[in-house]
Amino acid sequence: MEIARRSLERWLGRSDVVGAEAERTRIFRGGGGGRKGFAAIRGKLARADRRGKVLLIGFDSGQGFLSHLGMTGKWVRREGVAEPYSRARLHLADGSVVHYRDPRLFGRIETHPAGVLESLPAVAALGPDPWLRPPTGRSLREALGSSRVPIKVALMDQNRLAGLGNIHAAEALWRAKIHPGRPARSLTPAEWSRLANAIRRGLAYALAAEDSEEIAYVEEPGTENPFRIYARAGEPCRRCGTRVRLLRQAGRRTDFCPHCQPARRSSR
DNA sequence: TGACCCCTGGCC
DNA sequence: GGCCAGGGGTCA
Repeated sequence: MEIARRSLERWLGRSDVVGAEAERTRIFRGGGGGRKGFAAIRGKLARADRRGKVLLIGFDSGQGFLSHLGMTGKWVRREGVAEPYSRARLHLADGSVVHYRDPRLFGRIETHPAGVLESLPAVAALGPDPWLRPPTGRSLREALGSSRVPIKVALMDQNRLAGLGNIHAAEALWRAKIHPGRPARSLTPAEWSRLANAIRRGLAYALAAEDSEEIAYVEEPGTENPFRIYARAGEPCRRCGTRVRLLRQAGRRTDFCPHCQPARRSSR
């Protein structure tokens, strides 16, 4: 999402929006001005912000929109209007077209005045963003530590901590050597501290490694799995060589190393 | 908390 | 043809 935010900031920042279109799809479900509101967008970029997985985009016209990418959403810049699964388009003064592309239609766009975006309930309810405010062991425990739910599930609860998804939650737990099924409130101060570190390092690593023009999703042709643990079940752990195992938590896969991330705290 | 739903595509 | 997939919402 941060890569998507930077892309939009770069593209819209150097060329104004002179026209817009939106297909009639469920992307525009939810509140606000809907697809008609989106199609009316014009002007110079005034803000390109992000809270967790939600992008907040505003223009000097006072118009704005919120964008959530779901699982397969993507903002891309093209020279023309031909783009598979393009659901919405911003036409820029330089002749290029910024498309919102989303095959599965799990993403969402809502149009609202630029100034009210963060007061929308869906945005206001979000927990702290670990990229904007790097977590410490203490802050993380304050955000998640009262919960009995498995730490992996707690990490993905956007109202507790906003921005980590399935991949980065699994990556952080592997880096921190914490079993994903541990109840959040059973973590020790040392573990909270390791986890905070792991989140900070994981995000920095992902952004440094993948800051390109577009988001690259794992399954795209020609891309190797760039993650340390995610989707590596059955392979040897990259740290200890133990066979990576697979759990299912809250309907999501969790890859973990049973040796590095033991279910019970070691007594050592 | 788990089951199911929303969608389409890729892989076996 | 069946199963799986980054997200989130709803229901019992």
